[in-house]
Amino acid sequence: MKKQTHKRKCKFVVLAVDVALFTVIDEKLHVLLMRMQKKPFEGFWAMPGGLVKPDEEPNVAARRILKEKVGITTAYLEQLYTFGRVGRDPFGRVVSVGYTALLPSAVVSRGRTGKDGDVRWFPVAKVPSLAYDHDEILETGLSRLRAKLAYTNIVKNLLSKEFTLTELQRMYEVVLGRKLDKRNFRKKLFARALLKKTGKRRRGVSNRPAELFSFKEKGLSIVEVL
Amino acid sequence: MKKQTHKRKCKFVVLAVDVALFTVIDEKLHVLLMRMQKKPFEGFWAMPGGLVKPDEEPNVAARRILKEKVGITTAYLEQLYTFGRVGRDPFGRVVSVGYTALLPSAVVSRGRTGKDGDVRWFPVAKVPSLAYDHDEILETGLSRLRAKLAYTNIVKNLLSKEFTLTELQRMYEVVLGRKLDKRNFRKKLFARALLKKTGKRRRGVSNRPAELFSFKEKGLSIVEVL
DNA sequence: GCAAAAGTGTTATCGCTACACCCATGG
DNA sequence: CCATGGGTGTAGCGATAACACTTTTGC
Repeated sequence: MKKQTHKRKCKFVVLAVDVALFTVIDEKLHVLLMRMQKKPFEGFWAMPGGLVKPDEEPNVAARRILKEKVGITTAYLEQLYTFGRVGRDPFGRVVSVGYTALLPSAVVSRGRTGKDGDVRWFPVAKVPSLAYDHDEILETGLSRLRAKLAYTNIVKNLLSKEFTLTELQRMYEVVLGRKLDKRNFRKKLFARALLKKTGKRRRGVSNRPAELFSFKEKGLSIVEVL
Repeated sequence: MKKQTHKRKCKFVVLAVDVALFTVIDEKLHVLLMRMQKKPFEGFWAMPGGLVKPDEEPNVAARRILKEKVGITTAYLEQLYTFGRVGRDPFGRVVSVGYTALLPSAVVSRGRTGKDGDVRWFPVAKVPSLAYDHDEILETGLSRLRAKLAYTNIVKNLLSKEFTLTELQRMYEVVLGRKLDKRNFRKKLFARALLKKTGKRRRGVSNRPAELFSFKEKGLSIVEVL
């Protein structure tokens, strides 16, 4: 006796992933959106997402989606929250594991993205109303990113390997949306000993060249930063 | 959980929930475990869990599991993390949304739990090796709970509505695993103005009766507590 | 009156905030 | 030599940590 009735495609919930991919462009935080082709969301924007394959782990699925849909393979990826409201997807019963992804500004140009295409970077302040529950996912991702700035070194994933102290500070200011004091900012960073000098300098600017630093820790570490 | 025979019947991943239910008993943090009946985990302990129904939201599923399997309906519930390692469940491809649940010690006796049954409270320090990836889920739940003590009023969900300051402090000490200073602890609580007096006292003890307090905020609020 | 937990302030230290001027380079 | 951002220290203040004795009750 089998109970598996086939009046629906599948007796269980379908699992998907959605990725909120952030970067900083022109000193503004941006999120990557794609224009939907299918009804009922035709013309709406949404974050990249897709179904999880049967033998695929959700984080691997998120990586794959980023690669297939946006051509990006190097983003930092972190699970955010699982969104399961009934009715969040009009196509069926889909529960989605949301991810946050971060990309250094320098990498942005390499992706398969253009100004006028169906894949586009939006300043987070100017994001239109999104398909599915992607407004909620984006909002959740933003708060988490902001919260984690203060107690981890997550900001490293928005910068190239080497950066000046001003660039680092600017990154905090852009994401948090407020100014920081230059001297206090540096004092704290050095007190925590998070950075190391590279010995190099940022040349070719018409002012005093800034020292370049990098993070000591390779991975994400939990340290009170702000 | 589902049998192996169904493994390939469904094109997609199967979704489940697992709940790490905590309470404090005898000044020790405990977690609720159930003894498994089926191979290959026969005899192993696991946290309560089960499949998410097609039109059920994961948090509703978690509530239902707690009710059906443990007879508990009042726990505070919070999504923890989604665990999707391939092979985490030998019965098939199951991804599980993990939840943390908290219960005031006072409620514990009312649940369908006994000392020797198949449902039992374990001190977290004495939890055996668990079925599935439940070791990992438990560990994740514990860290989150400890972290949230410091910056939310989540501790309220481990206490009855009215409590003495010493009981509150003991709760922090038990979960964090370290002693706190009585005077400093009270000073901070009053500075944050999180509590209100009830006017009542804890009677029937052979010492000076303590004042009873309750939290001002009904729900969870984000406040630096420690 | 004795055992047991409740309740209560002060001091020293540390970390945070606010704030302004000289320096090195490119053009 | 000028414009531009880079780099540096200190003083005041608020928060934290350490610490011990008196009070109130039940028995």
